[in-house]
Amino acid sequence: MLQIYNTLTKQKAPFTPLVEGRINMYVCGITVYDYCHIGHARVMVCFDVITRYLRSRGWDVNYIRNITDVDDKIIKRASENSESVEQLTERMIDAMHEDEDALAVLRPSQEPKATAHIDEIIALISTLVEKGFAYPASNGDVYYRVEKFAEYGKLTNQNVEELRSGSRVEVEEAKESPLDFVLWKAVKPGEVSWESPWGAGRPGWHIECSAMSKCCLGDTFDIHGGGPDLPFPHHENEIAQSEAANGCTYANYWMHAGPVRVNSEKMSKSLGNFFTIRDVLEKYNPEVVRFFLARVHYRSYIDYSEDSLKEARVMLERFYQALNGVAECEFSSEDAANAGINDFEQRFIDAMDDDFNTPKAISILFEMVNELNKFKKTSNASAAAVAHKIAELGCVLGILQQSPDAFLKGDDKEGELSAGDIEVLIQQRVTAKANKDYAESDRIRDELVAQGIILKDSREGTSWFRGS
RNA sequence: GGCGCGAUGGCAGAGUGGUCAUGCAGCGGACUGCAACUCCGUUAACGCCGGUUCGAUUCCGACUCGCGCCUCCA
Repeated sequence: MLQIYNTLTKQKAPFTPLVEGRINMYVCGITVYDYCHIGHARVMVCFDVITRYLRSRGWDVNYIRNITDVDDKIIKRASENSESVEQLTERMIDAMHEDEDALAVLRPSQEPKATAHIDEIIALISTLVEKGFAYPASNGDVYYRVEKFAEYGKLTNQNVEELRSGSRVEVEEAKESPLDFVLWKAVKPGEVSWESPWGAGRPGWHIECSAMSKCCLGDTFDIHGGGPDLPFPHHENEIAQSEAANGCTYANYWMHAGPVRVNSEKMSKSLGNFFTIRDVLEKYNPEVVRFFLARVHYRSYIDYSEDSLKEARVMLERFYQALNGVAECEFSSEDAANAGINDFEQRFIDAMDDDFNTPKAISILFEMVNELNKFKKTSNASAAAVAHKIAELGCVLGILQQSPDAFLKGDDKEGELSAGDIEVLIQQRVTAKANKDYAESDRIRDELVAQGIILKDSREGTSWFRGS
């Protein structure tokens, strides 16, 4: 039984879909004015794992993740770069897709862009104005009338009185109340704009998600997800807009990924302490980065550091060392059953059904590794069966899909010994060993270790891998 | 100030009202020329104070400390 923690109710609850077997999920995506950072990567990987798992269990998942391609920051950056808004956003969308591909993040079912849904946005604002939940102001903007929506604050337990007294928002003269937020921004000179009943302008941030989710998934859908800083105000405002306009529940389950920290501080644009995905991929294997993100529960914070990336690397090495050298071997379902596969798989499913408990699921994979290592000495069929299942369950997490050799040996990089160089040195060492010249053979091994190359002697000969 | 979250062995990180998390590191063995890989065995933890209970790391309350949101941010 799938259980999901719901931010709205602050507890885990059994998941019940609106339509049997189908899951409609909307996740807030990226504002494309810069390269994605590792915090974005966390949200991408988190909902990718969730989608992969749900699909592996037979759910028909319709996963929508929007792209915000017009807003203040985009306009500012494009102007700084002396390029058009479209040029900037197209570049950043391409870069985002490259980053995702590297991290083995599957594309969402749809990636709607705000600028492609201006009509729907205007229609939604019109409805809100008609129903009295929004008003055009003297400055040309259209605002949402927060105090008109009785349930405002229900996602994050805010009460309007407290919000008003603690308000840090700059007071805009044209607003009826400082809590009101903008739905439509009047155009300023030189900015991109669209015509509307309230004059030329562009959508505010929150309204695009209400409009696009309605367009792609309808008035009510199953799961709404996003990053750790979105519950307030963004998701609170989405609820206010959509529920006021549509007159029904917006999303049944709210899921939020935890933050990425650097030196115990949140990684964020405003603090400037962020690492882009492409920066990190310069130094680490993409699978290591993905595993670093997937190995902690999705709601917990995660600390970014050299050590934690290295630890992820070491853990993956254990998986690939085990998968390495498993004899290609036919195995029957009986072999698999005897190897205990069914029990492991069920425990993996139980872990993932419990609010996507990836750390627990991974611990079960490690138990399987231990069995595999033992079977490698005793039974080819059992070993093959376990190895096959480890890879299959790994695929659900988006890991362990490379050949062990490819992961362990890595690609030849500039400044590092090539595979060819290494083979030559190994041959020299084999000769030295044959002559019992251990001083020489150890010298060669030390030389390789200094380059990060670890040797492994076995009955079949010497193999090597790039250590961490 | 308002609303939330967290505190687990040397580190990372799950979980549970009373017998194993898991990975790394450590220790003792096996294997090895010596290592590495692997295997066998093993050490070691539940912030503080009360309460409930036969029994609490796990439930309840207070406290201390840390963190997030309340301003654009995943």
